Formats: sequence, C-alpha cells, structure tokens
Amino acid sequence: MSLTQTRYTISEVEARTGLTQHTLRWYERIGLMPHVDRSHSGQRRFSDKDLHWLAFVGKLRATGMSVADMVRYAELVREGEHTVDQRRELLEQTRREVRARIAELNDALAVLDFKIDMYAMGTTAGKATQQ
Amino acid sequence: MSLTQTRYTISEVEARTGLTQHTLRWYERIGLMPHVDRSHSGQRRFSDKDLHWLAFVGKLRATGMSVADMVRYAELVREGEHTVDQRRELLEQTRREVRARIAELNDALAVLDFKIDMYAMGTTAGKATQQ
DNA sequence: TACTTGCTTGGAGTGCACTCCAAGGTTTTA
DNA sequence: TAAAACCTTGGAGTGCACTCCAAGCAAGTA
Repeated sequence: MSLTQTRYTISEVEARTGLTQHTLRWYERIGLMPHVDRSHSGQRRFSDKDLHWLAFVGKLRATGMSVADMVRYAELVREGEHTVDQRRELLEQTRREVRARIAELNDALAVLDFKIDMYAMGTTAGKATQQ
Repeated sequence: MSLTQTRYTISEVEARTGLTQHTLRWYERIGLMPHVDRSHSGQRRFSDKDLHWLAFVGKLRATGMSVADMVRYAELVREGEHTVDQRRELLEQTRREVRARIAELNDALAVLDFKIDMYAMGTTAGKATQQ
C-alpha cells in the first residue's frame, strides 16, 4: 500500500475515459460520482478509485441502463452495506433487460442476414420482397 | 390473387403494430412510409403491404438504426432497382453495428454477472470491490 | 511578467424520437 | 337522427442524455 496517490485533472480523466469534461462535471452534479477531491484552488483531482468507479459506470452505461438508475445505484452505494440486496436486485433487473436486448438484436440480425443475402443473390428474386 | 384488399384504419394498425397513431402519422410525414392510401374523405387506409413494411421497419428500429437512416433506406426503395447496392451497403453497415453492440452487451453482461455473484456470495468479500 | 492553456460555475441549448394538442370533419352505432 | 367514437392537420411540447456558453479565476511556460 503506497502513500502516494495519483491524482488526475479533469483533462486527464477526459483522455482516459473518453467522457468529456462536461459529462464528468454533469455526472458529479447529478450524484453519479462520489464527491471528487479538490485542489487548494478548487479544481477537481480525480483518484484511481474515481477512475475505477467511472469504468464501472461505463459498463452500466453500456448495458443501456438509464442515468436515473445509475444514480439510484450510486445512492445505494453511498448509503452503505445494508443496501447490498437492493443493489443486487437492481443489477439483476438490468441483467434481465440486457439478455432480452441481446435476444432482440439477434432476432433483428437474422432479418438483416436474410435481406442482405436477398440483395447479394443478384437482382431481388421475386417481387414479394421488394423493400 | 384476390381482388379484395384488406384495408386497415389507423386504430387497427395501432393495435396490430403497437405503434401509436401519432407515430404512424409522423412516420408518413418524415418519409418513412410510402404514401398510404386514403378513403374518399381523406382518412388513411393501410394495406397488408403497409403492414409488412411497418414490420420490417420495426426490425430496423430494433437494430438501433436511427430514424434518419431508416428514412434514407426508404428513399432508396422508392428510387427503384438501381439502388440495390446502396441498400445492401446500408444494411451491412447496420449489421456490423449490431454485431458490435451485441459484443458490447455480452461484455457488460460478464461484469454484471461478476458483480451479482459478488453480492450473492454474502457480504461483499474484500473491500476492494466496494461499489 | 506575459501569455497561453486549463479549470470553475449555473444555466441555457441541442438532437433524437417521439408525444400531445386544438379545432374541426367523418363514421359507426343505438 | 343523434350521440359517441374516430379521424384529420400543423405545430408545440416532452424526456433523455448530453453539450455548450459566458465570465472569471488558476496553472504552467518562455
């Protein structure tokens, strides 16, 4: 365990996460970030812990979870250990939705495959599939 | 080939497709529908062909394709047979995006699984994963 | 020191995909 | 025929997730 903690400016975090400075400030404002440390002059200094949290939030974003739900999750984390069941439930609900979304995408993919094959097999075979 | 063509009012189409009347009218306005037939008094009368098109559009929407791109596709269809290559290309681009999206979702799913297991395995094992 | 680049805030603006409204004409049912 | 249900239009409004702005203070470089 080191005593030196790396601290990142908002630009560095922007470069590392791909999130804009605007979005990072907005995340903090809406309660999606635990309060970020500040320099003596008030500028944000992000820690590795913040970066980890942001990475996790990125995964939640990738699931399609709404910002409102991510904020809800962040609140539960702040409230402490006794919210573990609610957090798990929120994540399980999200997982169900992700699975459903993947199924939907696979379904749409099959239609796409069919249509592309149709087009690839020379000029649209049969007037029935003219679209 | 029957001479009787079934024609549906906008309410019937709403019930069948799950799209609201507002959305159906909006689709027509923005050029996402080939012009729908009208009754003598100007009310919409959708055909089975329209319903098929709407079903296909529903699949495109399920892929996450933007409305703008769906309109572009609809325009290409209206322009005729010589746009087949462009249509195929648009669909192939969409397919690449869908595959990437599925990969991203699977990736996020793995994180979700890991996290849920963590919570399920009794009170959060190890302070490192406190979120 | 002068200059450039970076950071701060609250609030306004953007783009997407709908979603709804008002006012009025049409069609169906009792 | 009368009432209820249904349909029309252009345009305004909504919710989400950012995205940007202005004014001003802070930090790093020649």
